[in-house]
Amino acid sequence: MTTSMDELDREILNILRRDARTPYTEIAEEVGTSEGTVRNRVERMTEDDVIERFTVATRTGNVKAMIEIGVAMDVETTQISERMADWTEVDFVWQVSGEEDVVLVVDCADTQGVNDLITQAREMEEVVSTKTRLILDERLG
Amino acid sequence: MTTSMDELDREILNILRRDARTPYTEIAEEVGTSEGTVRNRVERMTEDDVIERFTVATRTGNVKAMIEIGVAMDVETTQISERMADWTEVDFVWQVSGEEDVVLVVDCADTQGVNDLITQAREMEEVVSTKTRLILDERLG
DNA sequence: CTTGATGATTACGAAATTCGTAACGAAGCT
DNA sequence: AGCTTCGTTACGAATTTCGTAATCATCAAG
Repeated sequence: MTTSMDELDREILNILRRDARTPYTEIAEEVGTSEGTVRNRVERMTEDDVIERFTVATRTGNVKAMIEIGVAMDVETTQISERMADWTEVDFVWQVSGEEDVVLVVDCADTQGVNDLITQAREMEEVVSTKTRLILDERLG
Repeated sequence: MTTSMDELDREILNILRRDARTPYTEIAEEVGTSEGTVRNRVERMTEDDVIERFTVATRTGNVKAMIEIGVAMDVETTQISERMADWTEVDFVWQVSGEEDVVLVVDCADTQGVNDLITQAREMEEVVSTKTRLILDERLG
């Protein structure tokens, strides 16, 4: 069950992280193998959930932010997370260790949009605290 | 200059966020338009940086974490960010407002890997503090 | 009301990519 | 050697993307 990725997998993944639309043929050429092999590897990694999904990184608005949320002791954070993941403008919902329990990563049209989300979170009775950080700059690994 | 996204753009984007490999033809059918229109819209959104890039969400390791990093007052955080973005296992580097200045989102093979990154950060003389949160669960908006 | 202009949408053949599948090749084991 | 397994390669078929020209809608001006 221990799916060991080799160097080839890692190379393919790095290319896809940069541009997930790179054709298999082009990746193959770049890493020195055939289209079929790249296809097999990508399919296997997808199967193994090394690749969770193909997606787009967006900046629909001008303001990204992290909203750290503390919830009451006795609350099931999973349910809260699910509900928040349905909110528009929310990119990620993380359950985390540390002081707060849930972190939202959001992408809003403006600061007002961020504020609305914070308000929306605060209005949930399970939520006991929020702390917001604006994301001033983002770069990808 | 005011790039106003309409409802159609938003619908297309939502489909792509779920699965960026959905063919234009399929998206078109789903939102009730033609392949060409979807293509135009996606091209325009890419051009306008509403879509920053096509990418893959990965979980190469077992442990994801946020590492919050405080740097010395007089330091240029941009340079630090650039250097950290080059570290393997780092997905995002954010410059943020709030107590700490930089947040790393990382995806490591194990907790040891997370620890190594923290150590690596602490060894930079500009870094004055770190605080780590493990990401116990992630869901996408 | 007609005319023109602008911008988006549709249509459609050509090029490129993905896909299914069978053949091939390299270990590892009996 | 013979057999099995797993990954790689090969190649034609199906699908998707792409380039481009025609069509349509909106709006302002004459």
